[in-house]
Amino acid sequence: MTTASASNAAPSAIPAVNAETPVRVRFCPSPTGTPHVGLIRTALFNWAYARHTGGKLIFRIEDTDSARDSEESYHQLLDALKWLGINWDEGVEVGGPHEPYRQSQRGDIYQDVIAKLKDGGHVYESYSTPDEIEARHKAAGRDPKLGYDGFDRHLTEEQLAQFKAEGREAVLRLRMPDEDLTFNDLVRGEITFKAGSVPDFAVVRANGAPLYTLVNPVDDALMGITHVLRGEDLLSSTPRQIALYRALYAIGVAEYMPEFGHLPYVMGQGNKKLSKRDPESSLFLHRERGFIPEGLLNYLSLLGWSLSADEDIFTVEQLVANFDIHDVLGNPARFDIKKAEAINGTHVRMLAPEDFKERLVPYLRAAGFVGEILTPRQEEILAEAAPLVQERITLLGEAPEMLAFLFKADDAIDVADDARKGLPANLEEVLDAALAALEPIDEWNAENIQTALKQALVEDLGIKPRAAFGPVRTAISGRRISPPLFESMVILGKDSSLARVRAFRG
RNA sequence: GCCCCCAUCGUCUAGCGGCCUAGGACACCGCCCUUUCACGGCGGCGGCACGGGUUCGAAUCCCGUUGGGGGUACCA
Repeated sequence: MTTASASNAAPSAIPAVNAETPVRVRFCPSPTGTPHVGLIRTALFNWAYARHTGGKLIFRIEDTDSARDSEESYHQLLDALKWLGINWDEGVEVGGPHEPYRQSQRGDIYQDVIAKLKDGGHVYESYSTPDEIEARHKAAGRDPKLGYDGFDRHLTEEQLAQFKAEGREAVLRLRMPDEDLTFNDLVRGEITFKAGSVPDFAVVRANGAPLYTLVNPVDDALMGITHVLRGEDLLSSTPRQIALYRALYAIGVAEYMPEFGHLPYVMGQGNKKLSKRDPESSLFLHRERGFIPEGLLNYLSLLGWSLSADEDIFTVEQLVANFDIHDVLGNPARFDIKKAEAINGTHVRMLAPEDFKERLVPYLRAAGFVGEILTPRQEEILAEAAPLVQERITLLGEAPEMLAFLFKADDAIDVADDARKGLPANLEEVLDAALAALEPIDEWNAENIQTALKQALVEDLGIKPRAAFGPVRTAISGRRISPPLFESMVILGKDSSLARVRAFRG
């Protein structure tokens, strides 16, 4: 256990977060591109942990790379979190005691920290170019890919003066301690990086602009973050942040060392991390297809975490009540769209009918079946038809195609090829019999329609139910498959239903 | 090259030394229900990567091998 104690040696002693420290977690994306599911899973776990522990979630924007960052992306981030119901306690939009929450607006703060770091001797000017570093490695018979070699650590005044005279500009590097660096990862347990395996790294560009390697820990320290829960891709940068944290503590910027927890990757097809180019990674694409927040959140939670041995379906409330970062698994999880859809379907069915109906509207609107405001008749159709589709769709986006025939005019029903193909030879006979059976019905309800059609087609004509109702379904909906036929005819009403059958009869 | 992470059905996982003849979910395949499609119900297929230890006993602990992933930037 000498390594563990070494990391807590006196010169670098920094208080640790303990069980009594109020939880403060953060979500700090860079606004580049459109939100992807891996990013959202990270936000979700941070949020769930904050809510579970009664702590706070800080939402900070890491826009230090002006070349890649965009305002559009920033707004998409806000849109995404709002849609999913992931709210935050401090940060952009809502403010808080550590404003501003966009790093692009915190330049002065960083310059102040950089000055202190310099004064304390924690960082030093480094003039070596990548080529020079590589050349030195080669000359010494070392692997040229070893990374920075610490050459500028102990430059003399003369050397410094000469570099400056040559007009060279220096980056600032942090002095890494020459010892093993150990931390207890919340999801993976104890992790040790061997002394000497992490080179002194750049924290400030030659032009004076701070790098992510500096501003991320600085803001975490300033904002009092207690638990850094982030993607596995940042695992190997943790020793650098621990070293920086110690320096920040020494200069009075950090109060304590946070705990770290590295969430497993969300994988795509094959063994690749789900990339932004992957359509499956796009949160908004899933929204357009008709995922509901409840379903997507449930599925995303399952990537590295589970509620119990035999329950895959749960609510956000259950997630919050039970989520603990310590229960998260370390192994990468593959994003399985089929399972995501199945879980979404279950949540769709769990929706209150009224709620479900309302959620359908934007999708019907996008398909052009209804306008900005629904007509009374459209409201009526929707109210009666919604329960018919709630049991049969997994994505809300499937509803428009399924309900299309209800919103169309009687003479605007197009007949799909596969529906036409399945029609029997005695089509006219069947339709005539159907019409004759339907016309006398006084009370136009599903039971009466069924009784009449069954008698006329199944009993009298001797056609199998399966074949008997097909022609009528096609006449009514133009489709081979549709919501339940008799209920659909009730929604359309007698006049409309008969008109469609007559029109199809020709 | 060096450093670090990961390893249970095709996929997500339960399992934290004996309750395991390894449980659930999705997918897949049957059957039932049924006016189509779904939903629902029932059943089936299918896994502890490999090799050494430790132990009376290992999917569970240790070591190694193999495989996969990430890092090694004046990106984040």
